[in-house]
Amino acid sequence: MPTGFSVEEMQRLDAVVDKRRRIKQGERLYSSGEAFISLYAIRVGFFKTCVSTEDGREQVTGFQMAGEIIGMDGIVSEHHNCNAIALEDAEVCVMPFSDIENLSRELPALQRNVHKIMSREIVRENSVMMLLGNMRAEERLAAFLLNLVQRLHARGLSQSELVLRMTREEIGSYLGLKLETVSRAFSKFSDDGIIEVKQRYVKILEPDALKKIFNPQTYY
Amino acid sequence: MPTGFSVEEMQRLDAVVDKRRRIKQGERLYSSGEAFISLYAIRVGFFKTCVSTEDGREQVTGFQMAGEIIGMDGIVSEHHNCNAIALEDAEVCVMPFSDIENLSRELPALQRNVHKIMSREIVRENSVMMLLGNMRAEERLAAFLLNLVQRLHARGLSQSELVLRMTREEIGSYLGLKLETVSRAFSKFSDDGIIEVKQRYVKILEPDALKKIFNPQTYY
DNA sequence: TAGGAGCATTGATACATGTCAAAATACTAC
DNA sequence: GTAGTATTTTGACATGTATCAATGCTCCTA
Repeated sequence: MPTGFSVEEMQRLDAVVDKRRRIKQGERLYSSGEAFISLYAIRVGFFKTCVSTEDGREQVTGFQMAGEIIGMDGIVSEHHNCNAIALEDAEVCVMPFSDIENLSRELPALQRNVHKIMSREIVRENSVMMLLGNMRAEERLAAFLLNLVQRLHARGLSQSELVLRMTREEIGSYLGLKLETVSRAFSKFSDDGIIEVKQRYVKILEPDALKKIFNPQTYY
Repeated sequence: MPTGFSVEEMQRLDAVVDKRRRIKQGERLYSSGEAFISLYAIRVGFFKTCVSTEDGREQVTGFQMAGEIIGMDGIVSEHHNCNAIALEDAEVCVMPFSDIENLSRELPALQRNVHKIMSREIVRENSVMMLLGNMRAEERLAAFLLNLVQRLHARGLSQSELVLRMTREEIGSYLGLKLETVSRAFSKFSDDGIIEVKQRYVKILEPDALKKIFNPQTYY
């Protein structure tokens, strides 16, 4: 959240993010088709969002962690367009969107922030489209791992070690790959000494090698 | 644009969309890295937006037609994150984003509209991710054609005939396919009597067959 | 401590799409 | 009109990922 608010403004902001909700691992924060009321700020925990076709195919559209905002898919039609599922026990701030809209009319910094959050999501999805449309399995996984550690590092965690909150299948769904392909790519990186993998635990030994896989050009 | 504005409000809205800009076929409305100032409402013409990697791979992230708004990728970082290129001679309304923000603080209907437009883009990109991650070549092309005619039809054009504004390569880039694969899928549909194709001209003979390809489940 | 469920790894093979190449067609400019 | 260029189509073949199947590893529960 941006700074530069007065005490009174901060109090009004606090009122918007007043309500909390806990979601257990595996449960849904919201489901596709459900009426859209609020955005959610993740306080603790880890989520995936996914859409599915009528014939049962599922696409993970994102993984979200503490400090990120989800639910913006619901604004356009007043109904959510995807499912948000907790990958570990989680807690969110419930932020009624009408309150956000009301308050952001009076607080330009909040208004700007809302716009930026939505724009950031559009830009993120653009890069996922690049991944899915142009990159090969190992490039996708390298990009995925680099993105994850970068976000974790921004939250004060290690920039070389992480514990995945999602299964190989969920990673595969996000990256447009089958779980076996994801597993093989992990093994390949491990064989090449780029990472150390033990189930969900991953340690990045050679970040530069990962970056090189993700974007070979940079290193020529 | 939503209705329900007073005469005075309409005048203020008109002032925001006052400035016009013409872009010739092949030219850029904006480029990646360029400072973000305005959103653009397409008045006439057809655009593609695309991102590219440092090693020269390009991903078309969308095709936009008259009545649609582009440029929202630039809000988050104050710089555009993709290129917008005219696929035919075009004209846009230049809408300075600071004006939009100022006015939308006073006009809740405008504010809501801005939010919906951005949310719609997020939802659209979700479906593209589904296409790219889960569907096969013919399903992708079927979805693409159905989406195009649906949008054209909403603008008063035919729901069965269209002239493509983009090359096979651009369609392929959007759909995560090579141009030859796109061409073969067109030929297949044509052989099956589902569409009639002659270069850029496409006539949909069996819309239900297309829908069935896009989503087999619905028809079982 | 044993049994079971879920998840991950690995191997063999199949298949969809990519790649390379050539020809056909349409468009542009002189 | 004609030459030249861009685009599209089609074929033959290569390849990356999916599929199918078996095994192994963890964690949970009783």
